[in-house]
Amino acid sequence: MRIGELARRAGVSTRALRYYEQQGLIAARRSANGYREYDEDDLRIVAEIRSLLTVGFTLADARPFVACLRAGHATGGSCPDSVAVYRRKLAALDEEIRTLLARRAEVAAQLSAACPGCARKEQGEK
Amino acid sequence: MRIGELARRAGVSTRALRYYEQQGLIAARRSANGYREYDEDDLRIVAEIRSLLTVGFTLADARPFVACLRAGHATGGSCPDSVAVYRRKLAALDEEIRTLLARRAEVAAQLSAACPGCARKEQGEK
DNA sequence: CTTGACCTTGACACCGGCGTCAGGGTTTAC
DNA sequence: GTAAACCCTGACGCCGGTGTCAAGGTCAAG
Repeated sequence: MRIGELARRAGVSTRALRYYEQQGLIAARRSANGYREYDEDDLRIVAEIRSLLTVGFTLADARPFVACLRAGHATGGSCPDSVAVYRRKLAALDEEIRTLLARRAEVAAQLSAACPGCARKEQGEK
Repeated sequence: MRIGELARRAGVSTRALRYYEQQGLIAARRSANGYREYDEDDLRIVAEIRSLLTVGFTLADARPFVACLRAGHATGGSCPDSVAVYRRKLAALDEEIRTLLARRAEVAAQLSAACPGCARKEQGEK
């Protein structure tokens, strides 16, 4: 299939696909007229990339997952390098969450300090 | 005082101060030679800006706080507009925290799905 | 033959808060 | 008089993942 079809099926823009290629994540064959030609494996790779991006991974993070798929594994996450990325990402997420919780507390404190009584109604969340 | 001294006392770069001015947050008088001239009020404003930035506010967010200080209030947060920003920021933080928690769960799930048993050792945090 | 839907590469724009360099002028100290 | 330490404006770079426009080539239907 060509880039437009892959884009539609994967739910991404053609621009994104060309960018992934530029970043070395997907490699398209070229037909005689220079058009990119993709197969089902490429679709799977793109799907993997998208699912990683949506949970906060970068394209660099996605590399080992793509390599893992290319190596024939059923899922991109079942290789040591991918697992390492998972772990690092979990740690980064935990750190980020801690930071945000601290900030939230700080902001709430500043609010109640600057405007005592303004902080009513601040129970329902968390 | 001139920009270098203000920068040192406030713990920011001169570049940052010029940027704040460009964004309309601080307004320096100019001495005969064109140098920026600041006073203690400016120092307080910059301190306010820094404390807001470090808890995740943007410069745009900081505007009402600066206006509040300029209006003579003791703290930048004790004006209605500032309180509104506080509230919006709290809501945004809560939303962001929810998103990150969901992502963390998602990543943990993908990890244990891709590599059953790899997710041991995942108890100590949170 | 033309229209239109597809494809190509290349490159600028965006967001935020600066860092950093270029290419100057001013003031103070020795 | 000259070095050093200030100050000025203007402008590009960064980061990540695209959106979007420019200026083309290709191919099938009518």
